[in-house]
Amino acid sequence: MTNKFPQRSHCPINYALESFGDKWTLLIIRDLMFNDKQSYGDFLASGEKISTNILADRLKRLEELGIVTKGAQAPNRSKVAYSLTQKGRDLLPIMLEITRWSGKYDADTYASRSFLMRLEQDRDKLIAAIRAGW
Amino acid sequence: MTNKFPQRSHCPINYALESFGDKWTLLIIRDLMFNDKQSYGDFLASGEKISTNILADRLKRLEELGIVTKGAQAPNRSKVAYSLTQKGRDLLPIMLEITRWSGKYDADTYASRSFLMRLEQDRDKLIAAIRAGW
DNA sequence: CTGTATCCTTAGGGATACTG
DNA sequence: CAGTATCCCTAAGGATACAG
Repeated sequence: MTNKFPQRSHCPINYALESFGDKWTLLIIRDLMFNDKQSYGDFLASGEKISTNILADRLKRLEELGIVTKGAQAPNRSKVAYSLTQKGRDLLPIMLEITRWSGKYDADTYASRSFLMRLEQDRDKLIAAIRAGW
Repeated sequence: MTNKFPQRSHCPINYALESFGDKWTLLIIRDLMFNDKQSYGDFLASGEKISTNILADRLKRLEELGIVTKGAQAPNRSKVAYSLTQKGRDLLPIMLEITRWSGKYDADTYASRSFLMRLEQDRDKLIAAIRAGW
């Protein structure tokens, strides 16, 4: 069978790029991981103003990659709850290092100083929790 | 003055995405950081087959962002040596976490088991070195 | 060798209307 | 509310030729 996700190379950096190397995917993961968002409407409401077609496309792709799962919605509710899989939660260390880097170099970042300090303190604890499976 | 790099938001994840959130930039950084590459031709020769216009564009952008510097080439040589700035070297922890994640989830990645084990052992040492300024 | 320039094609994505 | 569907435009990118 032909692979749905052909790779340009078998480099680990490249694998990551082909998983979430675009301008939108990581924002969805951020919302799931840090912002307690889980519904289509939640993601749409984020500050970067993702459009509906892009959001639907990325959610589908994230599901196919096994990073996100579409939660079993309650029968009579039209709310759909997305959540991170283990593979998705395992992105936490990357997200923390990114936050730390941006916090150092982006004067305008809204990761406040107190948030960054807390991040430093909780980092190992958070990562250990992730590795244990949460 | 109008900013050359308008931001969609002031989120740290978004800052990173707007710095290197595309399919090529991180490959150049990888080549500089791990593969002892430093010339235009070196980058062109990498497995993912970046094209000349894209490479030139990304190098320029990386310079503007202060992640890469164009080395002072020797007078009579046409070789140009690019290298990472401190801001660029500070991406190491992110790169290591990405490598670790891909090593866990990409069956085809060429980060061999032995490389990943070495990464685990040397990780803190490498990061400490980066923080000290190399 | 280090790029520029050009041509051309495709993919990404904004806006908005619409459907179950 | 959670998507689909369209329309349309721009940015991204491959190929290749050329220049300093």
